[in-house]
This record gives sequence, C-alpha cells and structure tokens, in this order.
Amino acid sequence: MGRVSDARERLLEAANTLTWKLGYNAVTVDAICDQAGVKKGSFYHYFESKAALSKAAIEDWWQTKSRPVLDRAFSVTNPPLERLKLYYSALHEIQVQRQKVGEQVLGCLGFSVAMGRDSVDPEVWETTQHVLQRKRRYFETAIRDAADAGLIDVPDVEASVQAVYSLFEGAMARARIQNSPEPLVGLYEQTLRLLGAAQPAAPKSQVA
Amino acid sequence: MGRVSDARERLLEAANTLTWKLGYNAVTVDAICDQAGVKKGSFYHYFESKAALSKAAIEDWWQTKSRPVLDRAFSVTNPPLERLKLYYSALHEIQVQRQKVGEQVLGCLGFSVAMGRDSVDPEVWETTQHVLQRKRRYFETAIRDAADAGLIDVPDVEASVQAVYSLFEGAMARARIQNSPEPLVGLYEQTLRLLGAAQPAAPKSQVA
DNA sequence: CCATAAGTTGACCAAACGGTCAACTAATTG
DNA sequence: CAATTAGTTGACCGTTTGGTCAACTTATGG
Repeated sequence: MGRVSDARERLLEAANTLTWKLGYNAVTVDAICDQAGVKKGSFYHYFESKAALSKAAIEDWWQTKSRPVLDRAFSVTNPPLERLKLYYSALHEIQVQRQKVGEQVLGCLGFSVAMGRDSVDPEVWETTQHVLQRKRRYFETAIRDAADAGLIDVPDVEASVQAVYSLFEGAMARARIQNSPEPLVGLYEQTLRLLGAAQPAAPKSQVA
Repeated sequence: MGRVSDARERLLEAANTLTWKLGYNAVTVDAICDQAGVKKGSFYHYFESKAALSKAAIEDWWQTKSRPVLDRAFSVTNPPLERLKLYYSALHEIQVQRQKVGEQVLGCLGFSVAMGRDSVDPEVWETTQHVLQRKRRYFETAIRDAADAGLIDVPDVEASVQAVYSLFEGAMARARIQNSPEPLVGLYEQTLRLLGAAQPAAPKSQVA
C-alpha cells in the first residue's frame, strides 16, 4: 500500500559519502538531503534524527561495503597469512581506483568517525565501535590461525594482534591524511616482520 | 603603552584543550571564550578568525608541548633505538597521568586535526601537516642513525620509517578511541620487531 | 597628570543549524 | 473506484554559529 521509494537508500548512501569525506560534525542534514536529492521533510519521514540516520548508515556501510571485502579476503579457505595479504591488496586497489576516478583517498570510515569520540553522538559512536571490533576480529582470527599453524614466531599472540591492527589503521589513517595510497604499499611485508614470519623476496619501496 | 593581558595565552590554551578533546569542527568560538574566561569581543581583538586562532594554537602546542618531549627523547646523545623507547615511555606516562587525574586519553592533537582534512580550514590543516612532518623527521633520523650503526636489519630503511611511524600513530589513535593507554604498551618491543633489531627479554603483555 | 594606545565589554547581525508540520500526491488493494 | 497508506513538499521555528562594532576602561610613558 502507498507508493514506493528508494529515498531511504539514497539518504544512507549520501550520509556515508559525506561523512566519510568530511566527518560526522561537518556534515549537515541539508547537505545530506541535497546530495540524496531528498527534501528535508522526507528526511524526517525516514529517520527521526541526524544521529539515527548516521547509525543506520554506518551499519549499512559495514554490511554492504566493508564486510564483503573482509569475508572474501579472510575466508578460512585461504592460508592465514594470505588472508592479510589479500585484504591489504584489496584495500590498496580500492584506493588506487578512487584516485584514478579523481576521488579522494579516505581511509577507514569507522575509524575516522570513532576518532571523533566526544563530538559524535554517543549512539553513533557506539555503532562505529562495534563495527571496528568486528573488523579487528578478522585480524585476530587470522593471526591466531597463523600461530596455531606455526607460521609465525611471536612471544605474545595478543600483543601481536594489537600491533598488526595498529599498524594497519595507522597506515589507513595516514593514507587519508596524505590523500595517497602510498602508506599502504609494503604493508604486508611489514606485517610479516611484526609477526616474525618468513619473508618473501624483499621488494623495493615504491614511492609515487 | 596601554594595559597588558594574558588573554591571548588563555585563548591559545583553551583552543587546544577543546580542539584536542572535541576536534576542530565541534569547537565553537563561544566555547573557547568561555573556557578562557574571555568575552567574544576580546577574542576578535586578538585573532581575526577562529581559523587564525587555531593556526596559532597548534603552532604554540608544537613549540611548548610536543617539541620539548621530542627533543628530550630524541637527543642525539641517546643511542638511536633508545630514543624511540624514551619517547614511547614518555608518551605512555603522560597518558597514564592524565587518566589518574580523571582526564581522557586524547592521542595526538595534530593527527586528530589532520584527519579532518576537508572539514578543516585549509590553512589550519596545512599547519598540522607541517607539525606532523617535523615530528616524523625525528623518527626518520633515529632510524637512519640506527641503520648506520648497524643496529637494525631491514631491506629498505625508508619503508621501515613509514611503518614505524604508521604503527606509532595507529597506536596513539587507538588509545584515543579506547580512552586507554593500553595500545601503547609494548610499542617499543613491536617496533624492534619491525626493525629487525635484537630483542630484549620478552615481557608478557599487560592488559588493564 | 593626561593623552594615548591596548584591552574589554555586551549588544547585535546574518547565515546556518537541526528539526517540525500540515497540506499535498500518488501508488496499492479490497 | 474509492479508501488507505506511504511518500513528498516547502514554509516555518528556535537556537547556535562565526563575526562585528561602538562605547568603555585601564595601565603606561611623556
């Protein structure tokens, strides 16, 4: 009954596009509406507040954008360390493609929003926390599997998980700041060093 | 001639306190004035805009807060790798002290602001970029010195500098997100692994 | 001691903000 | 073909935003 519309989906996408680029606080309801081609009245027909939209948008981004990439790379059918390699190269590829189309390198949406902490709506912030935790678990499982398979040599697996994850998020954040995929180059080799894993043929770093 | 005042200094400090906590966009001129105990009219007597204040405040933060810590830790009188260890433990100590006084763990001010990119005034953003670059150079020099002294074993020094710096900023950012110094624990040992340096007695990770 | 320059104040402004609402339009279904 | 229900619209509201200004106060130096 009633008519149908994809305005809700357009709002979710617009919210993510803008939040990813500008951050939570700098994005206005009017800007989201403009980008989505939706009038403000309609906005509040679908969402009771900007915070509610953001919560839904981040969850949607996780389900439709972030998780599929993770699931593909971190499939248990892949060897543990290969999963990391696949994930890194997938992300690197995404950023390179974005640049080719003239778009900006934006790093990790969840991480950027989470950095806002006290200036982000508490419920929105909690949502990003959940998303980041789920993401971190992919890293944890892969590294634990690698440890069980005797592929790595570390004194403390949990500490290594933290370090690999910090290195990863740090590189993604720097890619955003520099607007360049360059900090992601060689990430896998550096991760192998962190994990005390056998090194492949060492490649020279490529600086654009 | 005329009277004297420390209102300018109070404004600089208030701007940093609030920006560090809330980020550039979430901080308002009114809030800065409240925090500094200065009326808005006076604000614009000292600074021509919010962006001008922020630029001056970040530069001030670098000179008075960030740089002294770096200069102490990265003194060339210290062995190269020891410099990193000193810096990490100094930062860890700062965060622990903050927590004891009931304040929040806020990570690196420059990095947080730099993450804002498109939502931050261009000149302010450029200022943070300069600050971060100067900071990165401390890492670079220490690691190059370590390489020259044969203390580390890496195929590509520049790539290692990038990795160590990414790991560091990633850990700082995660400390902010988690409001805990925990991600900074063991950072030095992980850095040694990245650099292929001789490991000291491996400590167990301490999770609060 | 008094002119002058530096510093202070609160009222004010236009624009932008998140959010509301009553009226309107158009598909769907019994 | 209604009646129902989902979706749309633009005018509107109170608040907050960054910024302005003319009048006022006070320390200092000649």
